[in-house]
Amino acid sequence: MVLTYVGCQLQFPSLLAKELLYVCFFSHKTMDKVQGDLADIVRSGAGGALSTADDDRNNYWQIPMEPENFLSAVIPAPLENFGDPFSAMQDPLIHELDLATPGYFDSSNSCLKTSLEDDHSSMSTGSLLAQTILEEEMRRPCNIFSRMLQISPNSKMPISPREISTTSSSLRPLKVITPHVDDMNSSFDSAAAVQISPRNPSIKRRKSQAKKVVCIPAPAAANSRPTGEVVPSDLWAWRKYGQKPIKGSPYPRGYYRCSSSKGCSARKQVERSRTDPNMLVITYTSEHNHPWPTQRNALAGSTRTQPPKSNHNATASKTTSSPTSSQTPKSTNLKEEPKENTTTIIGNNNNNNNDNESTTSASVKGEIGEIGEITDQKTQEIICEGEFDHHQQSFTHQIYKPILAMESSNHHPQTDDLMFADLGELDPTDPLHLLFSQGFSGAKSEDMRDHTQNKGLDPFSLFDWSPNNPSSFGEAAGRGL
DNA sequence: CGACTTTGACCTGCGC
DNA sequence: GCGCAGGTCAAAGTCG
Repeated sequence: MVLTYVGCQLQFPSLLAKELLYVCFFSHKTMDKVQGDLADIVRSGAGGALSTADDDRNNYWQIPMEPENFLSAVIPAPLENFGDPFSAMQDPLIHELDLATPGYFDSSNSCLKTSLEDDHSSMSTGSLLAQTILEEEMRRPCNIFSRMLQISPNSKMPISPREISTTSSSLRPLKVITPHVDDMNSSFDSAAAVQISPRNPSIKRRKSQAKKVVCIPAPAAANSRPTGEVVPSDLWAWRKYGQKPIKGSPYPRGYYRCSSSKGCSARKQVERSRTDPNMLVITYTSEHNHPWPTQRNALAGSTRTQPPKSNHNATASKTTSSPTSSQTPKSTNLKEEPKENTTTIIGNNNNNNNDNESTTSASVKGEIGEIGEITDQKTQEIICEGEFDHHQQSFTHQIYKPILAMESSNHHPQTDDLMFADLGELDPTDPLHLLFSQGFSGAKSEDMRDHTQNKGLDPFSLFDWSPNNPSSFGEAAGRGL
């Protein structure tokens, strides 16, 4: 399972952000113990900026440039909010981290840094990088680190190394990699806008248009359309406007634009990795000029979430007979997104750095009633209790409790609750869900059991995304809708 | 009816 | 200037 996370820009809900956080810590500290899942651990960077060998943990980070340069290359300022629906939002779950023991994460001597430097000298560069990334992240308005620090006034990492190890065992770490430029020339042609790789001098930026590349594991077949296409989800509504076969790649590239708001220039391209068809490469271009999609907008286009019935066979056959598909036998596997719309988060026009508030309010106006209704039902917090059922991939008990207070002054319970409520709308086969599910399913250690039993609440295991769990949060949220 | 996908045609940037 | 390849447009069809 692979998740590429370029430039430390989160593209996923905060739950994932926390998993990613775990990856960051866990992978550096305990890699030796978990070569299986964690062998695929975190790698990050921009195309060509970093390269790694899967089986060479000492090359965990290979940095052909100084970290600061790396960061400036990887995370140019204009990119900061690319496609990141969370860029202006705080992590609604982050407060839960405060439940844990403080004192490990210190802004001046971060866990990430120290744990790395304590270990291998060969990691020192990576440590620097990690630290730099960390610092960079902390400057960002909404990210796993800044959010944590926002929540933790003392800038303390609330999780001890042991806890990290323990808790991490309950979460299957995500693999965060940087695809090689060689991997997807055209894909990282886009990335080249961020960092033109010297390894591929032929690649030139087509336009001086900043782009951002994110790789995610391709959703499993369960998330595929009848045509075999996979449908990764994120929090925006996307409408496909084109598809092109890409030279040198057996997989076509899909072109999507944001349909959450008219006039939004945000676009993304989705294609499969040439070398790892299980990976999807998503290239984001331009920024959203609107807040989080409204529920209705978000649902726009989601009407086909359900597998089409009879007629879709016609579509499938049509597709398979198309030139594109003839070129790429299973190229339709690439078809991705449009259905992710159901993953939308409802913004409440709060701190979403909207530059077009009028548009926003206009689009939200029609949602007021709906939002109000949703708010009532979704201002609640899910807690999973009991033993983790590895078969059901769920907790034996789940309870909901109202969220009475949020700690951060910047915290917007309504928004966040809505956000998480809407996360419940995630397609059970959503890649995020898959990530979580796999994380859960991978949680077979006693630690996990202890964690869930003793604490009753694992902030990182709150959600059962299992589609076959009738009491899952997703369904609960769905009922709220 | 509105929003979606599909897909051929067209546009544009880039290398030669 | 030409050709290639990537990116976008828009008509046609699908779907609920």
